[in-house]
Amino acid sequence: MKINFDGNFCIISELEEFDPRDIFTCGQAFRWYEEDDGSFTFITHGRVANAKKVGDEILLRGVDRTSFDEIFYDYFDLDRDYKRVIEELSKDDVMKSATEYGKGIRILNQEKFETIISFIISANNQIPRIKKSIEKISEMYGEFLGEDENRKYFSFPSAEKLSKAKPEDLREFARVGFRDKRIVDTANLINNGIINIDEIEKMNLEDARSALQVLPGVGPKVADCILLFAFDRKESFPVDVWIKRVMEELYLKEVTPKSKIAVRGREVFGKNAGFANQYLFYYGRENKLGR
DNA sequence: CCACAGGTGTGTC
DNA sequence: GACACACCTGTG
Repeated sequence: MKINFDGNFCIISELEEFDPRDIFTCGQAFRWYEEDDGSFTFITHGRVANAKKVGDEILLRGVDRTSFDEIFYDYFDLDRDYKRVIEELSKDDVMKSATEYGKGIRILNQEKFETIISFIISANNQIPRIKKSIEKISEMYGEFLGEDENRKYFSFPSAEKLSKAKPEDLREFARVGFRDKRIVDTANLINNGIINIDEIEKMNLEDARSALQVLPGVGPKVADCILLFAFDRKESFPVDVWIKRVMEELYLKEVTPKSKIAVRGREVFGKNAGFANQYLFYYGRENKLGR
């Protein structure tokens, strides 16, 4: 991997395992827009940036040397050797196909509170609608970050700010449905310090899972997503309907309860379970496996 | 009008 | 613990 800077641009080259489309559309993140030129504009850490794949290079606009070092290097998980992850996972034909299909995926290291609320919204919901709800919540309660010819940008609100939101406003304007109260109650529990994110970060995987599930709207699947996408627990294995279908069809060969699949996923893929999960989810959903 | 998509909370055994 | 069933909204 080579990194070059040109003012407000960062150019990454000699890195095969980085495709903005795979990274943003694989289901892990919601604060992004696909532009007409095929690039992806995204918001994180109070910043707006744009990622575009041009030939073998990745162009990051809105990323200078300082913000790259402080934010984006970690956000894009650039310290990790995904070639090696893929090698370690490619022990069978299923994973060979899945990693080949999603070879540009990287698991982002996202902001914790935003990820918690985002995945509470994701429950029994679909990506376009989740994106819209989060966008509206940011517009209503976040900070204005700037605008371009396409749209205005807002940061995701703090727990303090969101704890003061009214459930009926979230329902009426952000279209979150029955998740309205869960969102405000969770923001309150975190804002009050009743649930301490820094404490959860220090726990082992099982304790962290249980601690997160104290939050209303956080069950086993959402807890695993939060751990995988914001707490750097790359060994966690969220089981949604797609993972259930793919695992049943390709690995287990029989109908299996979600709770058992979560355990089996971690047994089969070990420390790489989270990566396997993302490759399988993306591969399975895009190809409608098991449907 | 209806069917379908998708995790959690609640209640029952 | 394992299982029903309700819960919102958008799309086709």
